[in-house]
Amino acid sequence: MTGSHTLAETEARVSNRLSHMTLDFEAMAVTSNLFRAASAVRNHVERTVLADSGLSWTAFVVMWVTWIWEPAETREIAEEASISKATLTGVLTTLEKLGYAKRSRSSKDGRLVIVTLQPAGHKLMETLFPEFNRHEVEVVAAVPKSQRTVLADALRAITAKIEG
Amino acid sequence: MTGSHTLAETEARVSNRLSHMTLDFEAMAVTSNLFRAASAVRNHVERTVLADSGLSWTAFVVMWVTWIWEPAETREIAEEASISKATLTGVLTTLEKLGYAKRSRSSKDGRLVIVTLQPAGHKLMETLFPEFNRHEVEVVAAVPKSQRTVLADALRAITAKIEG
DNA sequence: TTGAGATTGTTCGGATACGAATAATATAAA
DNA sequence: TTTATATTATTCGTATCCGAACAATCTCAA
Repeated sequence: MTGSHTLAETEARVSNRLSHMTLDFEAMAVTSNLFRAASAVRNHVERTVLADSGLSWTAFVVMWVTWIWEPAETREIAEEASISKATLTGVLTTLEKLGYAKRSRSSKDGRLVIVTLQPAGHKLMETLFPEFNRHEVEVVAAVPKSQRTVLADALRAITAKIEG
Repeated sequence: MTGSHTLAETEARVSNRLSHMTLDFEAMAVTSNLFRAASAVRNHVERTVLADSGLSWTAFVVMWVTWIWEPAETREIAEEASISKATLTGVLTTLEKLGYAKRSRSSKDGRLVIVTLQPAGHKLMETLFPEFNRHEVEVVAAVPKSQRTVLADALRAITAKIEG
């Protein structure tokens, strides 16, 4: 949320609006930066790495989870991708239309749907994922190596705190 | 992306898929945790703090930016909220429908649209934002105080690296 | 003054995104 | 066996979300 304005300027404005209240600007900064970073990474990757493949960020994540765990159950994919089952239904329809993935009923449990990748899906991921990882390396290069573990652990702690 | 599976398990699976390639698992972990954390915070806040108000996360951010900077130009709001102008058009329509915000033409430049909050919008933010900040404090409490500055700086560095 | 080029917000088309309701299937107890 | 309960993926309605195309407006050089 601190786009063209400086942090101090934003804090001064907020203080004016809520001068009678006690606010935690450190917590504000963490949340704000968390979303700006996630948004920036996502948009950048979608416009560079993923642009040619026609995959959205979410579609790529679903492809990745399926690729690693196939045959994968949809409930498992939704959990790993941090999206709802309803959203996954739509994304899988897109991926089937593109010829990258395929749905099938579980023979063990008729309620479950099993997802596997098509040959075109495997081929795509074998070139797309290394490229994706190279961009991840570039992004993380912005953080001093000595602080990367702290960063990853802090983010994991936040997720655990909420979901736990 | 590391939901029910352990990090080591995921890495082993990935290694199997790409045993012939060199991958940076540290970078993968940072990106993955970044998105899991952002998604968890967003969903949690939408289901608790924002649920009663009928605001989505994005609608709240737009309200917040407008509240701090009003009268605010739409291009400025879109930039601060990290959304496209097209998305902002839809969100503003929603906020006007709810009676929280109002659009008006700039008298200086006929291309610009100026946004201000309605009285109901001010009233909402005065109670909603402190509550929002309290949840931010709870979330950040998952990270040791000594590491919070490192976390915020690292996230800011990532955003700057991409957008710079 | 005028007209080409730039900037802005909106519209359009299509793809997420989610909660609630639903249909199909499985599981448990009676 | 039957029936109530639970679990699953899908459908539905609605709200983002974005890129591209568009119309309105501004700028500035000719």
